[in-house]
Amino acid sequence: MATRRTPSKETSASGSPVSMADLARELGVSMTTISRALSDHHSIGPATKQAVLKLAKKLNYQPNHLAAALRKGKSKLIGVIVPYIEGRFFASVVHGIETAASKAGFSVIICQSGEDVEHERKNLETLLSAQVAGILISVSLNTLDFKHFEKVRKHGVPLVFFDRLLEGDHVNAVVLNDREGGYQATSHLLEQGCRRVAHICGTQHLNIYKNRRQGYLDALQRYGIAPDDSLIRDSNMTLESGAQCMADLLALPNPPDAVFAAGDTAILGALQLLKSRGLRVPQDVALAGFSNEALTQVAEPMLTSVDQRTEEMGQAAFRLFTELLSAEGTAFSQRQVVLQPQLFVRASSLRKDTI
Amino acid sequence: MATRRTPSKETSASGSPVSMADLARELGVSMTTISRALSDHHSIGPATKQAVLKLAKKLNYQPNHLAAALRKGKSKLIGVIVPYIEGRFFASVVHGIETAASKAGFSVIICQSGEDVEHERKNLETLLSAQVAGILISVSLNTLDFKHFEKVRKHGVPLVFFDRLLEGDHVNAVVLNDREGGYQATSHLLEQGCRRVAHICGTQHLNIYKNRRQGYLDALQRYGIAPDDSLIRDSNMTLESGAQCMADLLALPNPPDAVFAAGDTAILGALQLLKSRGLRVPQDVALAGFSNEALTQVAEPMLTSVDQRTEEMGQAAFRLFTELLSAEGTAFSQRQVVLQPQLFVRASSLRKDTI
DNA sequence: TTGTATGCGTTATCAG
DNA sequence: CTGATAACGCATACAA
Repeated sequence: MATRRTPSKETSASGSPVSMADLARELGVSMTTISRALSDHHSIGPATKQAVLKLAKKLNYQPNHLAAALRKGKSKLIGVIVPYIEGRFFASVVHGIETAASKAGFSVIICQSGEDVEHERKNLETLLSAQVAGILISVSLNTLDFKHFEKVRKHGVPLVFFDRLLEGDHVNAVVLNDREGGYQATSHLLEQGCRRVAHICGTQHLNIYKNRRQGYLDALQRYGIAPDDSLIRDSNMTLESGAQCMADLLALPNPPDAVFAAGDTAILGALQLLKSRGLRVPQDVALAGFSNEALTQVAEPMLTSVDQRTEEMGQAAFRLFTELLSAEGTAFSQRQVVLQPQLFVRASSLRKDTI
Repeated sequence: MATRRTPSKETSASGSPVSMADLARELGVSMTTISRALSDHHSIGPATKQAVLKLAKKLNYQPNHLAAALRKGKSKLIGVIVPYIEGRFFASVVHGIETAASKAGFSVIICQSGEDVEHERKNLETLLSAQVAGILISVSLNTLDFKHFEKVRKHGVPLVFFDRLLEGDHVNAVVLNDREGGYQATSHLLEQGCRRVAHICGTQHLNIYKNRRQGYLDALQRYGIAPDDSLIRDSNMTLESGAQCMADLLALPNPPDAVFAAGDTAILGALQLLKSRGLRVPQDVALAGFSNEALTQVAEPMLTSVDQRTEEMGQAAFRLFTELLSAEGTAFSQRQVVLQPQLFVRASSLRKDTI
């Protein structure tokens, strides 16, 4: 009857993008009816609704989220930006985010900044263009200011930081209580009888490393031990750097009897160096790391480490996003969720049992 | 002049979704001109083009990909489905995919099936609804048939499998030459003087485990050794399972002098069991695994393993997708890309040097 | 309960 | 080289 240019191709052979209009025409009803039936609207006859659903199945109708998002002005997409997806930490957080998002009907667009702020800026633009409903991000190492996040705010897109964020900025964020983690690890070493506890720390412009270091200092103070700057070594947290720091520490006139590193890879480097020098762990030097990576349970002795609650962090980040979404006019809100770390004590620091 | 209902809000305070229409109005030109300037069309005056670009920057115009995709019928999104994002292998492949995709202007939607075919089915529908330009997938462990992929084919969306795929099905895929990998690892053990080489293998309905096993058998044959069924153990590739298999093997009347496992975690379990029994690796039993996970370099001794070229696999998968995209009518094509594995020999199998 | 009409932001077709 | 206009698929205000 209708002389539309789509003369009802009986054979849905190749690409068959069947739309609501197709369903409407087939059933002889209006698109509105179709829309209502599919979206479970209340004003719809049960009979027609069933008919629509049945036909939709038959023609295997697939809703077009793009069109819906365009119309409604809000999509079911969220963007996640991480420095890199490899490595247990970020992969695990992304896992948490994706799992929570998926349950809530959101899809996740994943972006990697490659630890580069310029890439990060591009990622943000891409996500805004994709009309995401929100952005969850852990900033890159060389992100030093918030300029590029202004655009996100202007677009009114909820922004949630997780783990890494710039100090002094008031934003929505989910973080670990890194200070408490540093405190726990260091206190544990001190309780094991160690008195010269060294610290291998990361770049201090990042909240996480700064706080872990502060926790280290807190513990020393609590035990009445004056901090010794020669026992605090800057590191980029790689295996090599950890080994180098350990070597430097051993070369001191008064070397440490324990080391707390702000990362597991670095502490593994330290462990390897100690073993190559014939020193015993934990008897000669006790070790504790941070992140509770898989390698901590493969190393010998197994490495004591602070767990970062990665899954919970991902869940919490997504949850915070949804809260911002329903709160609406909260472009300027500053909600912070702080997760408590958990120290996993393993052989690398258990002195009392082994001496 | 124009009495549009958007009276040029001077203060772009909160949500400022500036569109092409806004730019057009501001400059007093048509939307067509704006569109052409932004998309670098040839029919456009250099002067006007500059003016448009400048204004776009000033008002920080952000293109709406959704609208463009809706109009053009093709988005710049691709979907990636993996069993889980944690673990080095999939994270690394996703890294490769995202890096390549990003360079080509595509964004990546990540989905996890959780090793469940039902979830996988939902993921596929979600991605189709999101109007992705293509889908890259590594199937879940309990995916036994291709029913749910039919829908993808009907929609004419390019589909690329990577690593895991169902045997006997002719699809576009990027895989590792697992058979060659199994052959290399086993041959290496035989060359080290081992004569009773055992194999810990995974579920045989998956191409990867089946092929690794076949490579193992190939190597035995090449060396004129008859396969011994008691030396081939089924496993779910976990740490515990690896240890259990090793224990079973040691209990044999004639235990093996080497083990090749189809996964690194399993071989680590075997290593730990051997050490707990006071046996020496590789002198008493030589070991080789598969995947070249990070743990292989943390274990002591370090574990020999087959590298899966994860980054290349990701790149190749995306590249194959783009080829399918430009080839258009290739819903039925069956392009296969096979990557060559690389054996990393480490201490766990180096007998000749250590005896 | 159902239908009609309109617009979301963009691109493509056609005419100037 | 530029402009008016129609679509893409869906949701909703409004009318029936």
